[in-house]
Amino acid sequence: MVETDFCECTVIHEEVVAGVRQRMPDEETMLNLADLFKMFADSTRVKIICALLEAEMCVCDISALLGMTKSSISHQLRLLRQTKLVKNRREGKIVYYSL
Amino acid sequence: MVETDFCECTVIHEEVVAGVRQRMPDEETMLNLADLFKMFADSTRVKIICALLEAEMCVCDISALLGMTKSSISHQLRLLRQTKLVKNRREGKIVYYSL
DNA sequence: TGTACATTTGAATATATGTTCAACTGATGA
DNA sequence: TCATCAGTTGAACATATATTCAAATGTACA
Repeated sequence: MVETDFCECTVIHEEVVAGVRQRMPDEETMLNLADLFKMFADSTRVKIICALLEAEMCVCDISALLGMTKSSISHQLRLLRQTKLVKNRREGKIVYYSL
Repeated sequence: MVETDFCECTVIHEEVVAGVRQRMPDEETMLNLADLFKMFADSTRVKIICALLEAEMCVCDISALLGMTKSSISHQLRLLRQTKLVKNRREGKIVYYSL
């Protein structure tokens, strides 16, 4: 029972693995892809996006719509802004968000 | 400085919010959507899917390909199986996975 | 029956991430 | 200038989730 459990053990189909390795997208591409999907992997963010799909709204509106604090909405909007999924424009005290 | 920070404060554009609420997908749909995206939101799972896009492979192969333990690969494959994103077939001791 | 090996599983651990809280910024207008 | 309000921010907290570790399954085969 000398179980190392590491993959150096036995590569069963070396040729297959080698071929797949060649044809797979490079590491960075796959990391970026996962990061993009992360943005849609939270229900609050999905809701925000669905909402902005219908109309431009301010933080207070979204907050009321989803029944969540302005703070948490603002945090999520920041993430969405960082990945360029939403944009904003200021009009006096009010900041309007849209896709 | 009586800051409640809750959205009962002021709904600035009531009509807009009411309209958006009507037209948005229902809660459950959006939760399911987020759950689906969660599966693609981890780089290990993205790599597994990219690999299986190229060829059917066993756990040991994937483990060697990605340089990770068979255990962690198996855990991720279980999640992908639960959401029907991959399927498996047993051939003797070896379990082959594919999309 | 017993050993070897591919895979699975559950518990423990570590880390990432969402929400809350309190304080702060910036704009309005009294 | 000061009070008010929309929004932002950072730290603290709670929770979700990925990986590791050790042990268990299940199959083949001697």
